[in-house]
Amino acid sequence: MSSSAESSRPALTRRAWIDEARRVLVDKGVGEIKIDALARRLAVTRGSFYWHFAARDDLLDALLDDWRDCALAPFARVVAEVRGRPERRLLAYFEVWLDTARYDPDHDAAVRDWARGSAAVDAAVRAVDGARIAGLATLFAELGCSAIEAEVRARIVYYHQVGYYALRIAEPDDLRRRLLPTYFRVLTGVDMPADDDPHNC
Amino acid sequence: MSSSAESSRPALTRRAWIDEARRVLVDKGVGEIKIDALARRLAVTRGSFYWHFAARDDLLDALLDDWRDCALAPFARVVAEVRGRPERRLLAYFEVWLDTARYDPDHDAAVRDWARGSAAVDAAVRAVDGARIAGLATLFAELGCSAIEAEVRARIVYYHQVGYYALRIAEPDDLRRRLLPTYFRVLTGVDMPADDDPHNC
DNA sequence: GGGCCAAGATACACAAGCGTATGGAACCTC
DNA sequence: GAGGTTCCATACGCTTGTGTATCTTGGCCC
Repeated sequence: MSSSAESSRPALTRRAWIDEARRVLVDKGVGEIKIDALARRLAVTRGSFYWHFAARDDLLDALLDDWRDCALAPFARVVAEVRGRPERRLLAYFEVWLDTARYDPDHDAAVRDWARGSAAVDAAVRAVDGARIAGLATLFAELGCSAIEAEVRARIVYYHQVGYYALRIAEPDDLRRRLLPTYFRVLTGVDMPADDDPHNC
Repeated sequence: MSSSAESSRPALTRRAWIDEARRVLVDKGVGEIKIDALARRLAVTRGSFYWHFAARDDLLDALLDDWRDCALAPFARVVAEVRGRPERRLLAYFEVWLDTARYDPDHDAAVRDWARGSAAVDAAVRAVDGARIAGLATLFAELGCSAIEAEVRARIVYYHQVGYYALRIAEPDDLRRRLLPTYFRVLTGVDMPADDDPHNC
């Protein structure tokens, strides 16, 4: 009698379970990802879950892959695709962190928490951190920094960023944008490029 | 027949349970604090636990108070007690983070994770962060910074520090100490005071 | 040396989650 | 329209962790 009259709703996909699990991961932590609860939220029973996944760990693996993509792609795109002077490319990198469509700090934080209890997740997090720092170092090198200084500055910027989100500061978005020029100057040692920069694509 | 021949070991204290729980908190997270496991580690049964504590939450409350003390006291002492030029007082503040006897980054990190699932813990963490940043801002103000700049520099230093530990970088201690002068200069804008500074107490 | 109490042992009830085995409805396919 | 496939429901057993209720024991106090 599951739905005698309803026009039998569309079948759930594996993807739908992953998306729902990610929501729980982000706002309650990996420990709260429970199959029963997910099933209730999706209005099905656990029978469905075990159709799409072999076990809970199977879902968690998929969740980690999902994060890896979200976490790397936007930054890699900036380095690979944004043209212009080094200052502008660097600014574009900074702006990913301000863009909720490309970067979800809570997603990062949740996975970072998760990593404390799983070697595999920890390895993934370190790999992502390393890749992002390397991207920053590339941009600092373009700016004329020595290899060492580019590395140090990349780390300072990155640690600062991670710390900022780790504290879950609740600053309004426009305040952050107003402070950006100051942060940019202090953290990079050069002035922030103007918005009407001719090299802006 | 708990210990027919052994010279009946000393009775457990409430404190012993808290200390053991903190160890688990630090290296496995709050979710792994389980009464059974703690009892095994202390070589008693759960009966003992419920003698010293009303319930699991009672232990967790004690654990949070314990952290608050560890987290605030060393920094407050620097601001209140270290004498000398502002640069030296600031350096003393920095050095707390390098001193494993006064600061345990994993303890901080574990509580920060815990805060994601508990409003009370979250409030405590924010209070501690605020107090530490305020301490830094005081020192920057002594250095001659305007109120605004002192606040911004305090935040940059603090976020950077939190980020550093959030990433759980595995740098050898002597490397960190060698990099300290550079970090100090970049983050504060002034040179690090020499070790043989006459105002050193 | 009987009474008392602190400190812990033992045993039980109970709930939450996981995984598995099996049943069943809708849909396609020929 | 019989049979297979897909997707989900239902029912069960198992483990882990909590809390409670009821013994037991060693030490202290006169």
